Amino acid sequence: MPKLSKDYYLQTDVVYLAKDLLGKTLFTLFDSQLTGGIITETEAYAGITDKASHAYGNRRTKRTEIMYHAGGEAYVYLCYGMYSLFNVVTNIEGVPHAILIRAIKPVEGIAEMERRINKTIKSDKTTQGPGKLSRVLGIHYSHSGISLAGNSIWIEDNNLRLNDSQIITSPRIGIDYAKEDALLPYRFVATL
DNA sequence: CGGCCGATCCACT
DNA sequence: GTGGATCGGCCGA
Repeated sequence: MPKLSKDYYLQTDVVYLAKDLLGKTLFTLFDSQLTGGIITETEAYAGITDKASHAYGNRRTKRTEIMYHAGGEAYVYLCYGMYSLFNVVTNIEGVPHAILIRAIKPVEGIAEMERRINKTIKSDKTTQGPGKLSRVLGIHYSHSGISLAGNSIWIEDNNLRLNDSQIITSPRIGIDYAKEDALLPYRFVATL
């Protein structure tokens, strides 16, 4: 179960990577509790030319600075005052690309996940949604900037290979403010 | 410093 | 289908 290499995240085609991350497994290890799930939904955010991206127009703030780092870090931010949304930073240093992970299918540490949300996981719906998957995995916006090569949050390739027939492509969710860029086919969903 | 708002979720009708 | 929760980030003054 090899961890994805640093070079993997340095690849420059963020849309390709968003699709490629489907079927890989996202793990966290916090408080000696290992939890993980297969990535089943992603969205690509294509940097300074993408009106949906926090880095649109080359905007640099303390928060978005993480996206300008070299690929292989977590970009996690607070949304609606209560949800931590987890993104994978990609591309070389200076190019602020990121991939939002929107859903997982739990495979490891399910009891711990249930403890974190204080209810049982009855269907995959419980871990579908960017706010929900961060909660079950214990990811918090204070984790923004940590390396995916470390031992807190990482992604493994478990050699699950998907056919194109198992992948649905669509526009991204919740970004109407991005006008014409809201129509870009940058969202990928795996049907497992 | 004040005010607006969001890459969401859930309870309710 | 709809609205409320809830607060850090961002912008303009």
